[in-house]
Amino acid sequence: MSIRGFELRQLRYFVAVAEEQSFRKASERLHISQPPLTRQIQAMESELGAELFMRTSRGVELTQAGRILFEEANNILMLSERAAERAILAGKGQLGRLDIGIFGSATFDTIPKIILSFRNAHPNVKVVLHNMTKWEQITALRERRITVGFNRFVTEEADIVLDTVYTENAMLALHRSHPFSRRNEIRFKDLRGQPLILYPRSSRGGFADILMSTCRDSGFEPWVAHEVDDVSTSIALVSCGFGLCVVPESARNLKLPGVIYRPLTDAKRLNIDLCCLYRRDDQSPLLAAFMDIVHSYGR
Amino acid sequence: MSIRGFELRQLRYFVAVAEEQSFRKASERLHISQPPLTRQIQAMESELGAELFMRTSRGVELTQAGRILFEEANNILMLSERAAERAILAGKGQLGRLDIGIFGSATFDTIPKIILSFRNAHPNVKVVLHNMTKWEQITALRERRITVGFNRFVTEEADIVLDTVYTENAMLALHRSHPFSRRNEIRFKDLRGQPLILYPRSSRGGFADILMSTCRDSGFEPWVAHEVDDVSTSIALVSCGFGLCVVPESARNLKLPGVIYRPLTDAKRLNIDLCCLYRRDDQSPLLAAFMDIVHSYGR
DNA sequence: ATCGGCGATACCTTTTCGGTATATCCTGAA
DNA sequence: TTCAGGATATACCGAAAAGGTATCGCCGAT
Repeated sequence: MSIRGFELRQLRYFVAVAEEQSFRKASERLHISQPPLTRQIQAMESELGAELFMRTSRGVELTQAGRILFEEANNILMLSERAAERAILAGKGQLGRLDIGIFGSATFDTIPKIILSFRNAHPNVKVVLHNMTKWEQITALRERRITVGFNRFVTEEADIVLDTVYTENAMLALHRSHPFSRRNEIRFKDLRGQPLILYPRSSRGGFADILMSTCRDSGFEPWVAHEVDDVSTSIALVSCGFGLCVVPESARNLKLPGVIYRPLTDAKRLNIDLCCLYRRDDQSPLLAAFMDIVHSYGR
Repeated sequence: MSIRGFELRQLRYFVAVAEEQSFRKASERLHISQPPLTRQIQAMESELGAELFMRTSRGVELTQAGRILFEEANNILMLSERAAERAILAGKGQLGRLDIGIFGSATFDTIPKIILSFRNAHPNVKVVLHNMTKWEQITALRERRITVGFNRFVTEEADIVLDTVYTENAMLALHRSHPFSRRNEIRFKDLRGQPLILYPRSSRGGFADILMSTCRDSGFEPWVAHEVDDVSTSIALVSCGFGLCVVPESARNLKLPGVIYRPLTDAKRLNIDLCCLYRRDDQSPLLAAFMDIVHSYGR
């Protein structure tokens, strides 16, 4: 007469009795003795207010109520097994959802490769990409909206781990008609007096600032022809002949009309690092699995 | 490290903690104290080999594994409630499947009405009709292939209950061109010397035998023009002018060209009873519910 | 009539579950 | 730094539930 419902053990017992059509055989299958089985079934019947089995001289047979419950019980037991299996998988980082913050200029080469590799290794994990700026990523990490972010030139934060994934060389994007296109070797100081396109415009401490201070370290003030928001736009401007643009190597995948790429031979001090960002206290197995993949990429 | 899976109680506890995001609040909602909750969740976690909650200073938060289990658990709990409800319904005869054996000549009036009425009262019961002869019905009842049968002139069987549902008058089916069609009153003995169509041909002790012995009781030997299997065929023969046919009243619903029906005014001794047949030991609530409907029909 | 197989019951043992008290950890404030 | 407050975890105990053994009662087959 209690209000609480069944227990799965009772459903397991019930299914065993229904399938064996015998309390005794079912008790052997369940490795218990027969009386507890009788008692559990009786408890279920009194809770339902209906008989589940017709006791005959040769064993038992399902009633209508029993037949209905039998269908439901099989389904429920199957689902409960699946639930445990899926939870275990999720605990190993092989199932679930991974929200990743990405940004412009690494979207064209490294990040797709990493994500592709991760999806092959963990096909049951749903990967969701969010395009967001550096600071949006930090905020989203703190608010648990993303689990991991990709960015460059990230300032240290106490609760965020920075993990350098990949260091790229700087390259110069220029129009085919520019005189530099015929030179074998372009050095950083050659940029003096050249119209430069800088990005990103908005955030301080980003690539644009690094580039400008590197220019000054090389002994000249850069001629900033344009400032734009992202690498795609800046390459588009290069394509129209607005000037030169220093980009990470991976930007070469952006092929626009007239745009060619040349190595900057002495740009070693310009470290263009791709970093992974994640919460220092994040113990998620999905993050660990993802970082494993990422590190297997660290050249 | 045990092999056995979850219990529903654990899933209920888990869902409460996940929804309240707090062991304490969940314990209040479940009307138990907090330590048992902690222990049950720990048991689940150790069984899964994965944490389900991240314990923070302000409460708890689901891990990936927890999120997966949460979805599954809600589904399973919902299904287990439904299972109990459906079993209870089935126990009351309001859910399930009812296999009914029917036969030819009552199919046209009484049986459809009864079944319609039953389906209105028990919309969740699936009614399956099986057209079978008297003896097929008896066998099918014994083998549990049907729960109830309809028939006429059924011989007593020890394990089968006969329940007379409805008593019909006998009528005479004849062709419009027959001389009787102009008479106001046709009496049984008027059938002397008339070509009669009898059915069913196959089974002994059926309507045909009853009719013949009734003729002999009235002092004449019937002229058996034809014997056919069922009432539909016999009416078809009447329609073609092969002769006369004594039928139950409900056969009037069979309208064929040229066939008219006339009362047999002194046929009272020809009881055409429609019987329900079911197993004497059948305690099924569906049968009880069906017989309730049937009896509410017994004029 | 008797025997054997089945489920039900009585009674006892073992396990599990829930409650109380307390420990431990973390955070926020003085 | 310390302390208070609120959170979960642990230790220990009593209560409830589950399982085991022995036995009963019933029914059908021999």
